[in-house]
Amino acid sequence: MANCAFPMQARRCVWWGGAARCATWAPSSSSTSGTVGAWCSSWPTRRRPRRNSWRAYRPCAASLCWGAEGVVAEREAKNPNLATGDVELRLTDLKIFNAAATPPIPVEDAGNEANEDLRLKYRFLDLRRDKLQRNMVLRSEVANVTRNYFRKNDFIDFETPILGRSTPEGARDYLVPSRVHPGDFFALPQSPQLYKQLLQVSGFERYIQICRCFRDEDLRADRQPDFTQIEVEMSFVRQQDVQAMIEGLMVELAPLADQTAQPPFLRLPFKDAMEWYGSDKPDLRCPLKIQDVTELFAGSDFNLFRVAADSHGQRRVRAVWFPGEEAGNTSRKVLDGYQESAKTLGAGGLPYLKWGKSQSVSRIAEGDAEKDGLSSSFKKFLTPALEAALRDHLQAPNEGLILFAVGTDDQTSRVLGDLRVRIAKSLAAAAELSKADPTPWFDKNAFAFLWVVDFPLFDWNEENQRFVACHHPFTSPHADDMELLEANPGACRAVAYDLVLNGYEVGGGSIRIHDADTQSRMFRAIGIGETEAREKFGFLLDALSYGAPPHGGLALGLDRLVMLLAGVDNIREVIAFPKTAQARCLMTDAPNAVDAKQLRELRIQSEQPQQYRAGVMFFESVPAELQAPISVLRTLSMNQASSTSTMVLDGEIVKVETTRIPGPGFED
RNA sequence: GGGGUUGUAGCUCAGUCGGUUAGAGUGCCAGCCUGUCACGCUGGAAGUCGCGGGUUCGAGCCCCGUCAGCCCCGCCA
Repeated sequence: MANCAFPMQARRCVWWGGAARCATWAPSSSSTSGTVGAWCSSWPTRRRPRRNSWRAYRPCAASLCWGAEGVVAEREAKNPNLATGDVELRLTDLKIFNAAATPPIPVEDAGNEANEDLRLKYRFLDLRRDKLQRNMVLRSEVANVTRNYFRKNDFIDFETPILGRSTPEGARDYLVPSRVHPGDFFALPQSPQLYKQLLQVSGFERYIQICRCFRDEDLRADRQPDFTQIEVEMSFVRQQDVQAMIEGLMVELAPLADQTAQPPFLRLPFKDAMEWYGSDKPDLRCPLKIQDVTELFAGSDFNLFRVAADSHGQRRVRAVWFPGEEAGNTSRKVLDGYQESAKTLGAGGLPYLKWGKSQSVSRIAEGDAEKDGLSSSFKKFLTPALEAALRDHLQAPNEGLILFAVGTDDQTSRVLGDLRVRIAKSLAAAAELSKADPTPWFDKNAFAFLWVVDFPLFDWNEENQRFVACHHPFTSPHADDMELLEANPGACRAVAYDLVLNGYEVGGGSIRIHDADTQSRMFRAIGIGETEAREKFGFLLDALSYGAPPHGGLALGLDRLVMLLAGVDNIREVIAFPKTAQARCLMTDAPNAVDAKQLRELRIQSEQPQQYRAGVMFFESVPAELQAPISVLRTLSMNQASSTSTMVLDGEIVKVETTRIPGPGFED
């Protein structure tokens, strides 16, 4: 095979994100020899070498893992489009390490991407793709930069237990049964919160851990049941000390995404965040603010809005002003789309008012003339005075669009908070297409960091009719609000802060309670009595009574952070083996049923066998009118019987829960 | 738990008003070509239209149910 020209650059080296990999073996000198290993996925049939020496490989040529040895030489026909297009490897040896079946999903980056369920099922192949390779490397870099940063700042890296104690409050725990102590359970940590506080009591003044956390709650694009946090805790600090430390880390991380972070980041009180942006994690890439226009409708004939104005602040009318001709000409169809999404967020409708320039001739002809380009869903209540007042109040002198929401602060914030960003994004995208400057609405290239501070200490929980800790029950109340702990918990502020980046909460933390007395008051406020507190958190109260230092910290969501640095909108793209929205792993099929023996050892009884036995009883005493369904049941195939089935009985569709169980069938 | 959306060849998708034998690209297989590098040319195989019912003379298309993926609400101290 010597001197067999073998243009390696043409294949998997490229496929693999291979420019960098090729560089490791393709030196600039044209006379160096070396060995290289690589995969050849989907070895192109048309380019399959014809020489006899290659024939032997053809049965397994679909996708190969191979190694080649040869001499790097300058190519006769160079390809300027490839990083290594100037050189080729003149083979002296070629080994096929392993044949491969045709991949079920494309692993080339060019061309189509398979559906996500297939990508997840064959994650080991999906991970070969450049995009995911890059994301995984980025994630590793983020972790390394983080560890180095904190090490440089005298932090100590800890490992805290994964098998721990279930605690009340917060998310649902993942439970792990104890074999040694039948009937007792460990809980996987929702976060190592208590451990990191206890380590402060122990005198480790700077704690860092990159650790797994587990919460048994429903998933979102930015939420997995097991996820990774960068946990930080420090003694003798105020919130600005913690924030400065984290800002320093962001300064080092941002360059990984060719961005910069410029501390100090904006500090925005929670109250203002909700008032101006309708969110506790505002996306400041969009500068537009929500404004209160309730008073303008005080004497209006427009009942919907006037009622709010008469409600003494119970309900308000709030609005967002989108400036510009583009916004003013928003079509009815598009507005309907916005209204639909507003409705899914709980709005009754989406009142609007727009001043556009171009009006369609046909609509004017239909008598729907819009003089001055004015159009509104409540036009008949819109007096010239009101129009002028709105223009003045919203500082809306020219063309543009106003969207209104009416209701409680919660309702209007949710609707306008969502639309503010959504519409700004699409206006900016449209502006970009028409080569206009999109910046007034949305700067998609920005990295908009901010701190949201002064969170409330408590939230009122309707379901349980009591206050719950907004952040967690170890959060220090604001020094000025200590007496509100008992007097008016709802108004009590916390020394808690969230780090927000581009509309995502990437981190949250607080200054903790460091004395047992305040901690007890806190537990009382959320309905945890002395006895229960003693029982569940005795170790913490003990620890706090032995000279615990003032301390505080923060946890960063590593997955979200890497997601934003990678420029993707889903954390599955930055997790090697993620779960689906239904908290399932399509590759391993976890979670799965386990052996009866395993359950017995844990003294755990599965409900399914019990259901089956109930079925047997049912069969034995079956009344005549149920003979028919039973006969239908007997005809079900194994597949059909694996879940819920339907059958037609006397003209009616009947739903039947069926469970497949191992063992003898009905006939036996 | 609720709402929305998607499911057709290995993969990505099209499929009209319900009407003949369900198509395209890509991949796969075979042959030809060879300095190609998303090579090119010719031919071929490949479909439980997610699954189960129903309506109809007739269903990929309509109805009911169900499963799975995705997004959102609830939930996530």
